[in-house]
Amino acid sequence: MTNQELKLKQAGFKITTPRQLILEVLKKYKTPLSAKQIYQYLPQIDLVSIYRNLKLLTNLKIIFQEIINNETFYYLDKKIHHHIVCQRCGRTECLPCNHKYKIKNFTNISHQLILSGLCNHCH
Amino acid sequence: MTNQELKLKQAGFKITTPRQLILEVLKKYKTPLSAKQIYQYLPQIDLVSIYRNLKLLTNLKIIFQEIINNETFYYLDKKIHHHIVCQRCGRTECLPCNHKYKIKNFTNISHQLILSGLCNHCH
DNA sequence: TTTATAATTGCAAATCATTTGCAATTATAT
DNA sequence: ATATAATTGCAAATGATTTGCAATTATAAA
Repeated sequence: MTNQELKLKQAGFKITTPRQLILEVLKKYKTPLSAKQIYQYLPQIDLVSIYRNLKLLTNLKIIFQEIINNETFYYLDKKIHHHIVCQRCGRTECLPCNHKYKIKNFTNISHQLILSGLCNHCH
Repeated sequence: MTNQELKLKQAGFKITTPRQLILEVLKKYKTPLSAKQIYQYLPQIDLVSIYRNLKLLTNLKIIFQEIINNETFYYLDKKIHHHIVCQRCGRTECLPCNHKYKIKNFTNISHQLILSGLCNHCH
């Protein structure tokens, strides 16, 4: 049983084929993927189930999400990383700390920092 | 003629009632507002026109936008500022530099930095 | 190792933010 | 004043995501 499957089980959820496949895809492609993208790799699984499972896995902190240009992307390994997005075509590049030079491919740069957490009320 | 109206005119666009009212609302409320929120203040104006004008004004850099939780908010004064969003209820607080202490109301904090600009291809 | 049951799935339809097409209206240059 | 292109409002489309519900399936207990 994988580490992720263990977490699922410990939280009292079933280890189902869709869940296993979604995790495998995220593991294989290593990059943040949208529900639609995962669906393209797994057309056997209903898109709705993909959405539901991505939400569950996110709640359990088995996977993590980031929202870019009104679409949510999911990834397995939580490491803080940043992006630069083209305002016109939406092209996105990851900016791992050791690739900062990539910012030279862009002009007209602005930025937005979103911190998220749980407010007192929800905690 | 206001500063914003001047920019519109200089860019060759008409100064229309919807545009004036949208700018007035953004000026009055000072905080980033979504199209829907602006529509609540201006029910006389079609929501579609609000969307179209917000896009135009953004393109002309008369107003600026930021995307939080899959919804776009617009504001008049470009000053870089940051937010913290509750992962559960979506409650959002602005974090102007002089109010950093507000972060104490949140736990479980993670962050995401989005830089945007124009890539070489689109420039 | 069956079986009961609650969790999960797939499908259809709903929802929410945003966009598009088009005919009617309006701001502006002449 | 008026011609004309830009803009509006309305209806309908789109794209991401969610919800309801009946059918299926993983799992724990017999």
